[in-house]
Amino acid sequence: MKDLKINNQPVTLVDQVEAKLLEYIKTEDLNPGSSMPNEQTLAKALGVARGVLREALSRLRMLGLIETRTQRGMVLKEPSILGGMLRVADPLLLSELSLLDVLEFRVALELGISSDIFRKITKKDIEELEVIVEKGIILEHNEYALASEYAFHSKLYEITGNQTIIQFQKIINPIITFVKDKFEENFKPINIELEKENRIVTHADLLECIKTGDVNAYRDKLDCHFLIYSIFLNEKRKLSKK
Amino acid sequence: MKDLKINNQPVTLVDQVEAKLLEYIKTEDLNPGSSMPNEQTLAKALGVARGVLREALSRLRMLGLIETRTQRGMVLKEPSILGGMLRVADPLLLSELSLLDVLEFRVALELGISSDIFRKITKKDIEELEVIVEKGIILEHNEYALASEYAFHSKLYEITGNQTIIQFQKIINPIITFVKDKFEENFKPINIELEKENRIVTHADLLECIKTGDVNAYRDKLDCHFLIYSIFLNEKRKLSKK
DNA sequence: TTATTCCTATTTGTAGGACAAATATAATAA
DNA sequence: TTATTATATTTGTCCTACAAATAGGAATAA
Repeated sequence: MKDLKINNQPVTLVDQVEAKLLEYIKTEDLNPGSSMPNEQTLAKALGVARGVLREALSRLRMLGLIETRTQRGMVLKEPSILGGMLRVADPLLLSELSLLDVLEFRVALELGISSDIFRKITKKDIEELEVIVEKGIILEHNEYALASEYAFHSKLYEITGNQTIIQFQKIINPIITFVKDKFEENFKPINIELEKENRIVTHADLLECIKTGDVNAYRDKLDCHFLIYSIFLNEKRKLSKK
Repeated sequence: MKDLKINNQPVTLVDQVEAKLLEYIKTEDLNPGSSMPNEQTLAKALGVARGVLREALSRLRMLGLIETRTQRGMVLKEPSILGGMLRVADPLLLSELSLLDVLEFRVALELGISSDIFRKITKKDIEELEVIVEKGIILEHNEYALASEYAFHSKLYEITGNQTIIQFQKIINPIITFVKDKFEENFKPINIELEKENRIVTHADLLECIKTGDVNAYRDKLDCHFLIYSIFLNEKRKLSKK
């Protein structure tokens, strides 16, 4: 076992069993609902103690890949592609570098769904956005109350109808909120400057583009709406290179 | 334990221990490199058998949150935000619906990083893209050989310098490749039609926009480059609604 | 015949003990 | 002081036993 290491961590029997179980599931072409052999059988087949097998199965259970039932045994499920992220997407667990990556990722994604939004939006969606914008609480310098910010932007994600994108945005929202709070003092002067230059884009501005169906104007304004993050990230990246 | 279920799955002691460990790590404000109490101590503190604790710790190990060392004990690490995705991002594990979500996610993301690319790109990057485009192998109807397709697009991701985005694209690439292969017969007629309408955008076209610095033209052309996916996804989504 | 209830067998979940394996640290020698 | 060796410590693995929770079959009632 001495020579079996990844990232200087020994590759334990549990790691190996986990990999073998994944392989088994894939090669047997098992589908959600399929049963797997019971623990005793699997442990014997893999030549490990039941405890080791259980540790590996526990991992699969966490991934959502299996459900376990007394008597029936283990049943396959489709894993959640973002299930792992859900567990670790916490500002207390991640480095600042990763948090900034996520912020940038989120900005890029929202710019990227613009075409999808315009393609898929309904009259009802627009009405809902109107309500959100009307009820939105604006603090100073185009800062929105957290709930207003979340309501508007998550509605945009919902319009895509893409469950993975929608779930992604929900998962990372605590990170976005945290970063905005932590670096409030950095964001404030940027915002004031943007305000002076008349480069503030409100939710109402964005909604106006949506209503007129001008996706290019929407993208430009959204890019501008997020300029505060781009400027902030550029500054942080510059500092971190020194 | 009868009343403690989530999604009709019993919440086991292992689930509870996992949650408590995560809570402990967060509330103790532990950082990468910090040590945790050893297994015996933790098991006693949590009032569970060592086996149960080990199952929960095994999960944390999988997430990359802890490293385990004999004598030293367990040491905290920063988890990889995409580590869980890496394990399940496999076409053999995911439903078709999820695969299509991922395809759409990827398209949106690449559209979304356009501003970042133009902001961050260097002369060297452009030269590398030129080499990639020159060496690119084009099949018929603007289909690129897999390696050429991957080389061009992954270079774009690399230009962002955002490690999370870069890793994301790598992780989902097998999915993208699988979907393109599986639905080849669907893509072909769309491609032929786009070719007739002169709506084919090549990597060389995109590179030209990059070189002239026209981000809006780039976005339009990229949207067009991905039109085949948008049309395909719309058709699949229409069918699945009936 | 069908529906409901009860019972049994089966499997997972948990506990505890033992010992091997791999360090990390302390002690000793050069 | 540095290098080597020995020891203590902790994780990794194995085993046994039994509790808990079904799942499915059998029996009974309508």
